[in-house]
Amino acid sequence: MLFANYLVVATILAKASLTTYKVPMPELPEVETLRKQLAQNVIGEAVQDIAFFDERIKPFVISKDIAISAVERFGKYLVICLTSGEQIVIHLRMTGHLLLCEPTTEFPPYTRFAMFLTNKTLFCCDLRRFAILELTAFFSKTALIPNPLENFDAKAALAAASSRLLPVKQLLLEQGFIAGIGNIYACEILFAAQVNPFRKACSLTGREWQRIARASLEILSAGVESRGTSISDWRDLFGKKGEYQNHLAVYGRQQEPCPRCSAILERSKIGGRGTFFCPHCQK
DNA sequence: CCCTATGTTCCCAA
DNA sequence: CTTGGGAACATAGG
Repeated sequence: MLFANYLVVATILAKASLTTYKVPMPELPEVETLRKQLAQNVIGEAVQDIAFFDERIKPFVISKDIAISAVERFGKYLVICLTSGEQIVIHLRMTGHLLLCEPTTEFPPYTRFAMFLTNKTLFCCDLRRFAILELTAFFSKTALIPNPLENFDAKAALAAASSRLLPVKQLLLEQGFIAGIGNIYACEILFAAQVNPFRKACSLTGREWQRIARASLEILSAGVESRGTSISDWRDLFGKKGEYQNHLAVYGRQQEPCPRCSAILERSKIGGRGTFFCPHCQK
C-alpha cells in the first residue's frame, strides 16, 4: 500500500514539473562529485526503507538494521556499500541523477528509486530511464581498468592502441580502455593535448599519449574541483549547478576563435557524437 | 517532419 | 576470436 501511494505522488509531480525539467548527463567529474557529497553526508546513516517506481529496475530487499558504510566510484559507476556487505551499484547513463533531500512527501520529477534514511531521503531520478541500479554481493566491474585520475599509463595506452584503427576520440570513450571519460571531457582532453580527434588511435606516438594522459588528469581533476559541468543543467546531490561549463575550451564553441591559436573552432561528428576541436592547432 | 542530447549494449558484417 | 558501424533503448527540446 505504501509503495502504491508513493507511485501516484511521483507520477503526478512528474507531469506537473515537465516544463521546468532539465537533463543532467554525468561523466567522471560529475559522478565523483556525487560520491564525495554522499560520502560526507550519508555514511553511517541507517537505511529505514527503499522503494521502486520503475519496472525497468529489478526490485530488491535489504536486511533490517543496516547502514551505509562507504561510497565508491569506478569509472562512471557509483557504489553504495552497506554494513551487511551488500552493495548498491548505480550507473546514471544519460539522464539519471541523485538528490539528497530533507524528509518530504513530495517526490522530484521522474523519481525511479528512493532510499529513506533516518533524517534524509536519497532519490534516484531518470527521465529517459537508461540508468541502472542494482543490488550485488560484490562489485568489481571496472576495478581493474585504468583510472584517468590515478593510473592512465601512456606506455600501456600506446600498446593497447597499436591495433586500433578507429579515431582516438572513440577509443578515449571506450570504458574498457580508460574508465570515466565521456564526450565533453574527451573533446577538452584532446584539445589540451593538441591531438586531432580524428587521428587513428594506432597512429599516436608515445609522446602524444603522454600528453593525453597528463591532460586527462588535469582536466578531470579540474572538473571535480568545479563540481562538474552544467550545460544542459547537470546538478549535484543538493540540486546545485557545477562550474566547469565556465572553463570549457572547445565543447559547444564551434565557430568561435580557438583560445590557443585563434583559428575558428569546428564541430563535426565521430561515432555519432558531437565533436568539437581546433582544426589548426590539434595535429 | 527533421535534428540534437555529458551513455551503454546489442546485433551484424567483415 | 576481434574490430567497427549502426540501431536501439526513452524522452524532451529546438
